[in-house]
Amino acid sequence: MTKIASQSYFQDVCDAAVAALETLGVVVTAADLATSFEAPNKKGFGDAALPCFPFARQLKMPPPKIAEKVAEAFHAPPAVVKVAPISGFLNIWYDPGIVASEVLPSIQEAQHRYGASDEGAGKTVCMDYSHPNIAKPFGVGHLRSTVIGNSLKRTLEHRGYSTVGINHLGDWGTQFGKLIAAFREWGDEDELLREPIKHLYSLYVRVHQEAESDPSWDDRGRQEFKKLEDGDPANRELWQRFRDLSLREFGRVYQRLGVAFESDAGEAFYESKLSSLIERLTKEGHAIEGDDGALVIPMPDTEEEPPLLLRKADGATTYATRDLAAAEYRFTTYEFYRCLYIVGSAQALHFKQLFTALKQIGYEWAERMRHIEFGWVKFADSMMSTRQGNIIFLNDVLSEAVDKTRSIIAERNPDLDDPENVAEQVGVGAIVFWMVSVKRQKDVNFDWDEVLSFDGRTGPYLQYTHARVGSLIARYGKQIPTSSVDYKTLSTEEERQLLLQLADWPRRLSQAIQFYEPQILASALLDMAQAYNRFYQNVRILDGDQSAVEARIVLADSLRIVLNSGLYLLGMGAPSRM
RNA sequence: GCCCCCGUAGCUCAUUUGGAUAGAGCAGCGGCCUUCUAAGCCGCUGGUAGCAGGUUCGAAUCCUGCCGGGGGUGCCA
Repeated sequence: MTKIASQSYFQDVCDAAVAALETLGVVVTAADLATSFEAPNKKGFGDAALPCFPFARQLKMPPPKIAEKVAEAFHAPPAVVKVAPISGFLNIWYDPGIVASEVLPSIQEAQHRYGASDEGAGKTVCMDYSHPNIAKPFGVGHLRSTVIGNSLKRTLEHRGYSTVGINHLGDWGTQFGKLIAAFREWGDEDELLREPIKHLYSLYVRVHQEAESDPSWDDRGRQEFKKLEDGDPANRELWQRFRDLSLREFGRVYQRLGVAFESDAGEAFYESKLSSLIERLTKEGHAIEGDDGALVIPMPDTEEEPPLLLRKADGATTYATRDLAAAEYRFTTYEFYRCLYIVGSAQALHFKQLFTALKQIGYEWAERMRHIEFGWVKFADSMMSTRQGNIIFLNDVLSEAVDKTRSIIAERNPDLDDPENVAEQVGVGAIVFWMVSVKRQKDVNFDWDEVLSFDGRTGPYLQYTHARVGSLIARYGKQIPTSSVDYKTLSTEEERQLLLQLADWPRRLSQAIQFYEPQILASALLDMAQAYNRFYQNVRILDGDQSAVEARIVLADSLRIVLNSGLYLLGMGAPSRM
């Protein structure tokens, strides 16, 4: 079922269709029809269409006949210029002037809040995303969670929700014991301060290599981690430094991406809560001990879901335990309306178990949890590897994109003001858009040629379109007219298409939230940018008589407003020149 | 073995939660800058939607089976 934007001209159309159907003896409500109308997918079929197939059975009449009858009985409201029955559909053409006179002033008035609402007022959404591991590189894999989470966060806020961005850092675990031991053995203070993550990661890689031939490293690692857990001041301090330095470096990436968190409570944060949690669950009978000494929460359907492992046979807890503790903590702290986990599909079963366990414990809020899963970021075998392990450092990727942008600017727009800032926004924007423009369930292949492509349906295309409108409006040089604009002058096909794209934006926002899918916004913005570029190419916006120029400039400026706000919602910059 | 996800043009992806003749971009070929930024616009070429059934007035979309790819399957997260 397809919905069309709920503008008032559309309400009129629904009412008229209800009346027309009534003359045939069909009783429906305008609300029913509102969800039945579709946007025709083909040129020449108008701007909206009502499928008449569902009425065929009741009327005992072939759908094309019904469409014909409805068209005859249809009293067209002012916004409709033409109605025609086509192969079982009732097709409707709008008067662009009337649509424009409703849509464009509402954009001009709302500015960047066009499409916003207060539907989320009073509702808090917790969002667990990004969650890199301390002392390890921030890779391209983490980028997907970060970028999707950031975009959803901004979109939810646009719709009135309060959001709590939580960076659930991987800052605990036995690997820190090894890392501490490795740092004591080979660590270099200067190196640590200069390139903390590269240094720590090389130690991490080295100690694992050493451990393969010399198992004593495993024991040393265990001992150091035990000391860390027991609060040994020296180990504690070292761990804290690793964490602080890593976070500081992540911060630089986050800054480039425009990402900010309300909380960076990671795994370590929940450690102190685990023993009481386990004790309570055992006492209440939710957790039971298995034959081999492990403590689990059994699942109702063992075939479907294996039990959730709370404590291993060796007494150590698991990430499931920490996630359970984190869920409890988040609910008591934030009383969330939704708690979103933006985590890869590989962990789908884990979250299914987690949510089931919460329900079994008796938390009615378990149903407010959602796993927002996404596919893998894969790499073509060449190119991808850096010397240490198979990881691309995100900062290097971003810098590569910025370098390319810088050289394009030098070539095409050498007089541009502040080229460095523009290169940063466009380069980073290209990467962000590349990630967010594919439906999140799908795997993506990291391919330099594709990621660094700036032509066609790409981030730079959107930004370039935005910059060009901005430049056009600057050339216009006057205030955007806000009253007594004659929208009747908007009559070309290009103008109509752009107008309908703009009118559809609020609906696309709703869908993006409904499906937790930023790609919907990316796709909508590309469509409207393309509609604008055709308009720009084929219609001289600033030439001609004053009333026509005014209407066109309001149309162009409205596109600029929506594009600007849409780029923000995707997590991209919108330079005014490029 | 069992469970989940994916399979659409040479490549990368859409297809608005079942609608009309499945659309874009890239790549290829051909056009458009003395006029608002050519990171743009226009045209051409390109399809048995993995395969086979089923449900429906109507299926890329829902169901079943098979093929192919990926992931998961109590002690890594």
